[in-house]
Amino acid sequence: MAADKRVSDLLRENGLKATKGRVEMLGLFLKAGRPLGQMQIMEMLGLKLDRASVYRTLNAFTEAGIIHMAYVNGRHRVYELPDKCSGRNCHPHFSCRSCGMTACLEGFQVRYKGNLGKGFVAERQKVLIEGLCPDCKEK
Amino acid sequence: MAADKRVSDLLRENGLKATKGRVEMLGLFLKAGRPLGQMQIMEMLGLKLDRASVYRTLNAFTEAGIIHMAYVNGRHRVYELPDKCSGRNCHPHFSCRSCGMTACLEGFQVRYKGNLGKGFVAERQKVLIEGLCPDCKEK
DNA sequence: AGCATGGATGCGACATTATTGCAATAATAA
DNA sequence: TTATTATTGCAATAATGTCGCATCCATGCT
Repeated sequence: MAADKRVSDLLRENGLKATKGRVEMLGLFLKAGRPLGQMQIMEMLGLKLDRASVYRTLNAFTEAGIIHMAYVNGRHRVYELPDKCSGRNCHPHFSCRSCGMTACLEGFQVRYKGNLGKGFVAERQKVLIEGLCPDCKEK
Repeated sequence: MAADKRVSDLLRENGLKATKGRVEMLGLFLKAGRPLGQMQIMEMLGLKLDRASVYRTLNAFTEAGIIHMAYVNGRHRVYELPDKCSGRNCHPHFSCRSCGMTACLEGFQVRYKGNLGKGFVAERQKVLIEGLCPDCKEK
């Protein structure tokens, strides 16, 4: 598959060996276009990869900067491609406090005003807006 | 102790029985003036309460709205009084990506612009700014 | 292409955080 | 004071994530 070749190159450019599992996982992120957690990844891949490998790959991708942890939903860490985030300006997410459904909020701008304090360096911001989704609002 | 009486009343006003453990825990939050996690609470109370009770109490307080979960630090959930948050305008936190140190950012304003979308209701926002603290910046 | 090598994988064991069931206990209302 | 009912403590269990180690395989070299 030609797409796999591009994914492999992307991995190597970031100093990572292009193993089968990694190519599949990165392919998932590229196709999905939405945040993914370990469980979802395993299910989407048909449980072909070991749990430990998925975790290790997520960590490797994160260290390499290929993905980043978007937010924590309950006990689940959810990752995504950083392509919609420019450095310290990550796009926010919405989370329903009732059903746990989460979504990216694009076209949403967050600005903050104030000083962090002497010596602090801000690298990025994570914004999570909590509330009710349309379904849960009904009840 | 007179302070305990006030704390007990605060609990009953929120529909919670004023048990010894709850009074002590809520007292901690009121005195601390900073975010607390389960482990810190146990240590501050000298391990007098059972782990399960601390977790159940944190959940009860959260449901009652007496406290809320400020952020997740690694695997630790950290709670705080919502007194510095007015509804949908919670104060942000800073977290050092190197040493894990976290702090409340008061005197910091966050504004966001955009529409959530049809039917969504925003109840509050959580903002976490990640970066380096002065100590870790040195290295 | 074949081979060497070091990183990646799979597996099981372990660590950590959080929740649950149940009997005993304590806080509230009468 | 007593009855009622929620809460606690304890142990067991769940859920998420990490680690060690033997094996495997992607890569670079010849």
